[in-house]
Amino acid sequence: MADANITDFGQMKISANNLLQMYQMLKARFGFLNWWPGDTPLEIALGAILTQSTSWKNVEKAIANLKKGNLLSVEALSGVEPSYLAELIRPSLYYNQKAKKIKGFISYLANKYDSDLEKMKVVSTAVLRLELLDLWGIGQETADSIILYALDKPIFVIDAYTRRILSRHGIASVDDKPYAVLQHFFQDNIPQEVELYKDFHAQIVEVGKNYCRRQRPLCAACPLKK
DNA sequence: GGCCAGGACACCA
DNA sequence: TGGTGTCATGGC
Repeated sequence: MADANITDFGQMKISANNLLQMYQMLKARFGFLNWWPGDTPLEIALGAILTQSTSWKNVEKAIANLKKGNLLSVEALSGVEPSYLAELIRPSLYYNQKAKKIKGFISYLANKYDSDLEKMKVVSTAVLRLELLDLWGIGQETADSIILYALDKPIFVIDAYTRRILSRHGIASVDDKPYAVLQHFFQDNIPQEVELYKDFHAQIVEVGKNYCRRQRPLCAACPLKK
């Protein structure tokens, strides 16, 4: 469907050539973002599951409950009842499903990597991605978030904000570009650096939260317009 | 009081 | 394979 407003937000045409310029503009506006919040790789990985279609504020409440219950370890989460886990992560929305997802991920970690996320780091990104995608409830964005932010391996995360921003700047409509196409658009045109990938995605989420929500009253102030 | 948030899956035609 | 429904809290 044609979007008559796209031109309003298309003053900066994002292309392969100026992706880095886009990043610099965002970084100039928001500064280097210390992302993703989390004290340990496990906490970051759990956050990736808990934040599925959920605001981070609600995720924080769920993680705080897990901390309070001393459940932020593979061993503890292995032994916890799914129903109790669901109760603790209740603020994060879809808590029954997410409890099942966490249990599945924890079981995978325990069985395949001896409960040690560090052991995952020596495995290739491609293999890890396939393994994670094979788990119930882990899709492309969640898998890539775990790989990038918890395992410090360079892979670019595409989320709803990325799609929306690219759409509103005239690069891709929201629905017609597969995840992999958008991911390669970034990965093929910026240096393959973990910290850059992390911060670029963080900047996109930040501009998305502040200027590029579904309802668009704030789009006119978007730093990418200038 | 309604909308929507850092998704993913099941089901159906 | 693509569209639609389901999950189901809390902040704004």
